[in-house]
Amino acid sequence: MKPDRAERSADAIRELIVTGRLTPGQRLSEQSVSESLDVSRNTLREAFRILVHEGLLVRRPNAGVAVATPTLADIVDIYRVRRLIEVPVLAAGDPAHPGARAMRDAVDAALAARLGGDWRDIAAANMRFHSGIVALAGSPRLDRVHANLSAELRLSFGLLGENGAFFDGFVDRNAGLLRRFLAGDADGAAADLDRYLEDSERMLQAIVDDAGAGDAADTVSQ
Amino acid sequence: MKPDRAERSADAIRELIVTGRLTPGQRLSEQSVSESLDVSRNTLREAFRILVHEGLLVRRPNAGVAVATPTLADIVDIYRVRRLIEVPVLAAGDPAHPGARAMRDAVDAALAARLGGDWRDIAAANMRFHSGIVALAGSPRLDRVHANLSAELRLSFGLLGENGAFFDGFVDRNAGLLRRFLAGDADGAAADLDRYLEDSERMLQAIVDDAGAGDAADTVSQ
DNA sequence: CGATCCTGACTGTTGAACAATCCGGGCTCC
DNA sequence: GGAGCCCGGATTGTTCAACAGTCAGGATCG
Repeated sequence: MKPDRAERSADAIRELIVTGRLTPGQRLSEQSVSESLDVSRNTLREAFRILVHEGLLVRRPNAGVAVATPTLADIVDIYRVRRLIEVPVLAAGDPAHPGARAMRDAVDAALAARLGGDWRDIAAANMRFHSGIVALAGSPRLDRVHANLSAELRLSFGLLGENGAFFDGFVDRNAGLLRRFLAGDADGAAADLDRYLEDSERMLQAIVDDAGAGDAADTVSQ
Repeated sequence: MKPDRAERSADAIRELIVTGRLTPGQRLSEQSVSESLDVSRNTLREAFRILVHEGLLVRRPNAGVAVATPTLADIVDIYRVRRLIEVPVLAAGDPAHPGARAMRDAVDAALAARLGGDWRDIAAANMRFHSGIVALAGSPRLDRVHANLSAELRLSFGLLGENGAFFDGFVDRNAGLLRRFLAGDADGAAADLDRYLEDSERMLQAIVDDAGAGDAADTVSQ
């Protein structure tokens, strides 16, 4: 109910990162961040440890930490792992599991958000949809891994700028996929999901490809 | 080449945990550990953060950290994730990938270790074998996740005591699986692996089951 | 104009301090 | 004698101040 200060600081910074208020490559000074979060430098360093371990921050020896800048290879990797996890989980999923409920709610939220017009809301709902898929497995470790991948991916989305219209087309696919799954055709839904992730990856690659042309930044891994 | 002190401390403690010199449930005092590792308390706390994040330590509010005590549910979960990852990776693996070389080396080491007689060596070689499988995917994230699972699993092995003979039977299965994979029958090898993991899980469950009877300890997850 | 040196800022790490909290032991009271 | 209470010591959570090492960038000098 009341996590320690380091963890709360990590949560706060993570939120800043995935919402794009901290941009990839940006350096985080221990002094200024600790002041703005009102924690001591030591405590903040514990928070940094967590985020570095999650891959959202990179540590550069004697130069502190900076927001990770995902490369194309990272995005490909994230999607590969997501497919590896989500597809078989969905195929073996039970429509009666609470995760299915989460998927349903997420689809509704996405449909509502599309009317609202803010693509960030759509993206968030989309993420919840996929979290719901993973939840079907009922595995705490899988949930953790997937949550981490989501965070990294949302960080990548920061590179999208206003290309967010990106998501609109996927809302309906989510809805169709869900309908199929709830109807008992888990394998068909899983096949849909496989194509879905393939397409998503291709589109993201294309966008990042020409957005970051000539930007041979550091990798986010390690 | 020269990680910072917190990370090195984390490595040292992790080693103590997975080699069983620190037993599940054991509490780690900040003062004594910091003295024995010759680092300051603040630095040690950063190391603790890492290990808590990895699930090897649990933090209890105002009572510091203790070595996690995996429950049956944890072991089941670990194996479920391992199967989910390793089986499809092996099925899609390329025998020419460096990971295959690692698998080969691991099998050789396991065979040698069986002659040596120390089951810990066998266990270590076995782990390397499975790391090799995951390496076939060429995914840094998957490697990290799997390394983490391995560490948690080795922690569980601590509960095995001298039941380590456990592994002997699997050495030959590894060898057979590898032969099949190298011969080009990736699907057959993957099927072998699937059964292998199923059997391993069952055996581990049985052992932990009657070893820890009446020990309703905390879960390792969160 | 270029190389060098210097200075300032920041990180990495430590030690000390202090409130808050928990645990065990002794004490009281029944 | 046993149950419950209280207190003191030990430990955690957190902060602050200090200092060496290192890096970046500007000032200086040739």
